[in-house]
Amino acid sequence: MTNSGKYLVVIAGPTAVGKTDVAIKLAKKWNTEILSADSRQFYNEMSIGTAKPDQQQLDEVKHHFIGQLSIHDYFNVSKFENEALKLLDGLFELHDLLFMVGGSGLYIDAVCKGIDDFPDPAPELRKYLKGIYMDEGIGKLQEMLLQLDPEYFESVDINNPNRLLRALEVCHTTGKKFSEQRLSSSKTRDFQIIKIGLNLPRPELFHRIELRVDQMIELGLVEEVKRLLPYRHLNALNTVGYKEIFEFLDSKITLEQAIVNIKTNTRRYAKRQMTWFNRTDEYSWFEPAQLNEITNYLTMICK
RNA sequence: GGUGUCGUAGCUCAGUUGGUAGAGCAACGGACUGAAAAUCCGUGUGUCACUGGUUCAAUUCCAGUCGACACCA
Repeated sequence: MTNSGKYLVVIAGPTAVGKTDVAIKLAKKWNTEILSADSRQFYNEMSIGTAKPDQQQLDEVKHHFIGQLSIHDYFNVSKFENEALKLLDGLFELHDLLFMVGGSGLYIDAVCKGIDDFPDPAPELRKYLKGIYMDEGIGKLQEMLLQLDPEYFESVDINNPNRLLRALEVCHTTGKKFSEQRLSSSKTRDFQIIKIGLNLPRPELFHRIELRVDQMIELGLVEEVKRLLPYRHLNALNTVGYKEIFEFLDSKITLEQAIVNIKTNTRRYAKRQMTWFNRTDEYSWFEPAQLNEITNYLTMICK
C-alpha cells in the first residue's frame, strides 16, 4: 500500500496566532480531518490553559490527539511519531489530504522526518539519574557523561540537565554511546508533506496573547488549575499558564502578578517556537487572515 | 510659599573621592532527537531630568529651572 498521492498539510506557528480557526476552515473546505501536534492539548485534564478547540469546533471537524491522554500517562515524541503514522495510514484510506496543526516543533518534525529509535528508558533509571542530579548537582552528570560518551560531551549543551540526563539514560539502557546511536537521519514518508506557517507582526501576536490569557482567566483557568493542584509535580503540568497559577495558589504571588507572568512566559514561548520554525525554509508563511491565499496555494500544489 | 530628599537602561535600583556607567527583572538573539508550553546558551539597548557655571575633563562639584516625594507653614 502506498500513499504517494496523499498529502499531509502541516499548519504550524506560534501560540495564539490563530492556527485552530484556520485549520478548521481549511479542513471543512477539504472535507477532511485534523491531527493535533500540540504537546499539551493531548491531555484530557488540561483544557482552558492549553486553549484547546472547544466542543463546537470539535463538532465541526473531527480532531485527533486532543485530550486522548491523561496527565498521569507517560507520553513522548517517539510514541507520538508512531501513533500519528499509524493513524495517518488509516485516515489516508478515507482522505487524500489531512491537516496536522500545532505548535510543538519537535513533534511535527518527528512525524515529518522521524527520529532515531531508542528503547524506552526504565522509569527507575530515570528516577535514579534525577536523584543523582538533585543530590550531587550538574557537575556529577557532566562527569558521568564524560566517561560514558566523551564525543557527546563535546557537543552537548553542557549546562542543560535535561540533555545530560537523557544521554546518560540512553547510554545506560543500551550499553552503547548515545552519540553512536544518534544518527539524526531523516526518514522519508510515503505521503507528500506541505508545510504552512502562520504568523503575525509581533505586536499583533503579543496583543492576541494578552487577550487570550485574559479570556482564559474569565473562562475559569484558576478553577481548572486548582483541581490539578494535587498533581502539580507531573510533567504535563510544568506548563505556561499552570505553573504561574500554582504560585498564586501557594500565595507566593498575587493573581494579577500570575496573569502578568503567564503573558510574559507565553510571549517567550512564542519566540522560541519561531526560532524553531525559522531554522528551516520548508515553511510557506501566511497571516491567518489570508485564507484565500492559503487555499489557492494548497490547490495549486495538490493538483 | 519654606525646608529637605530624590531624578541614572523599559522597570526596580547600584555607582562614579571629577576621566561619558552596571546589577536583577523585562527585552532581543540563538540552541534543540523520548520532559519540548520543557530545558539551556548568548547580548546592555543610556542625552546619568533640563539649562548654565567651575574645570584640560561634569553623570559626579556649584547655581538656576522643571518634576516626584516628605515635612513645616
